[in-house]
Amino acid sequence: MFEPFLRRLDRFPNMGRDERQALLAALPPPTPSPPGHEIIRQFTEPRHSTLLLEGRVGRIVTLERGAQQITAIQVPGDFVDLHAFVLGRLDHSVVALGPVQTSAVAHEDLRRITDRYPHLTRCLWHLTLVDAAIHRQGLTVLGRREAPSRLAHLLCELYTRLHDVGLARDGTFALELNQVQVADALGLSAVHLNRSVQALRRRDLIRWDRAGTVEILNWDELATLAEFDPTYLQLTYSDGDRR
Amino acid sequence: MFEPFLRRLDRFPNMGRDERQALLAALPPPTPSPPGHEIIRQFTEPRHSTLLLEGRVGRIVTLERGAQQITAIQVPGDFVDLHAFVLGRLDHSVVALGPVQTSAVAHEDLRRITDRYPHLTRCLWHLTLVDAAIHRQGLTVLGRREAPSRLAHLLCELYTRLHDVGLARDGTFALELNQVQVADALGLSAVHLNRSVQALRRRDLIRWDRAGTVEILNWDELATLAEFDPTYLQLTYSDGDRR
DNA sequence: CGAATTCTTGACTAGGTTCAACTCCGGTGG
DNA sequence: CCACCGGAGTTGAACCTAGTCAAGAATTCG
Repeated sequence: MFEPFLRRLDRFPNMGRDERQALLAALPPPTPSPPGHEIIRQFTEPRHSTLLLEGRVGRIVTLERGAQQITAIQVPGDFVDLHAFVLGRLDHSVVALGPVQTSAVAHEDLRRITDRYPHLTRCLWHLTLVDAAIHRQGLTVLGRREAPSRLAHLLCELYTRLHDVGLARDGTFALELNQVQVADALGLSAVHLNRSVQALRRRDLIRWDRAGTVEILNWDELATLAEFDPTYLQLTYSDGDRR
Repeated sequence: MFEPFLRRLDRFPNMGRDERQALLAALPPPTPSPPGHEIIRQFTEPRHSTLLLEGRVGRIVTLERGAQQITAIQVPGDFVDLHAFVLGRLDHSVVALGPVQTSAVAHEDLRRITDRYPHLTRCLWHLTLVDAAIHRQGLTVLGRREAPSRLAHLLCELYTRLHDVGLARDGTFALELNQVQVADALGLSAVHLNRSVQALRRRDLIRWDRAGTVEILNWDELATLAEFDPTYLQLTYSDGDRR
């Protein structure tokens, strides 16, 4: 169940045995949470950082009038609130978007480890900065693209990220999100998102069945529509140790 | 000219004399750049990280058809590309939005300093995570707010950030951005942004003269319209210090 | 004083929201 | 076994926000 995280960790060059071991030793056994469970509540100061092992969680900001924005969708292998370790108070809540499994690392352990291993600290820092890069990409998606393109971008990104941790292949993956959740991530109404889904179906770019399995039928065309360029995901890792 | 950065640095509790000194020693003298100058080009791997001393710079993503999105507006005291130190390749370019002064720290120096001072490393990490928090806030602004509210949010945020580094007071600040730039940051057309500016003027919420001086006439109403809550900026203000 | 930016205005169009109803499907209990 | 229920997805129509195009005013700069 820790597979995805290990894969991600081992991508970093020069990852020492001892630092890797120190980090893994701080991970407690998996804890399940039901759909909708609020793993971290907005404005609190968590004492743990949560590693996602299975399922999807979202960082959610709730507005007046009940509208909400999902500012990030996390997949297995992601630290969903590592930034809270450094920042303290969280400006959003973290919610299970379906059934999930997580492992919560105590901040005091992280402090001990990062005091000892500067290189590992930069790796963790790196992970939080990839999140930031995803946010920036999201800003251009929300700011400058229309609905079908936004959806295409999300699907390309999720496929790439899931593939990276071994949870997608042959253009197919389990989305594990419903249309309302996707709409909330893309800043669209559920109705309009649905119409965008159908637009992509009609153009034979994707399949998306009721069970939530998505298949990308024509990657090139979908990526073109999305103007998707995976550079920002930093899948070829360097870690600040360039000399 | 280093004032804003010093102010920000000294906000961190437990900042040691030696670590503070080590960081300041790595800052070269100011370099001027003209408006529009591309400080970092997209997809390159910079060997320096740039501290902004005067003016405004933007992180800009250019799309096909010439549209562009400004994913971040940086003010004096901000490290505009500290993330590049950890990430390596940049997924956007960094452009002077007006005349600016900067100081570029060599990555090798940063590496030396962060190897030595774990606490300082967390402070720098912190700075990059506040950027990320601003991005998340931007996502909800672009995703779920309409134009006048977006503009109101940007003005509240910029005022708060500039005030934090001593560059705004009495509700007044130098925006140093033109309407096209603001529109590119908010995901709006220049025409529609202009209409939003006029809407806020008509409601007596702001003044915004041709020289680029903005005055917030009614903070409470503007902040309400924007649903602005400064928590995400990670500043701790004593009450009444905000205006 | 003329040229170039920046801002402003009007008219029209396109994309997206809202509301309400309806379908599809899986689960549950009589 | 089937009727019912609820959640998720789908459809249509009216409305509205924002984009586009194009032209004109205001300001700055050479």
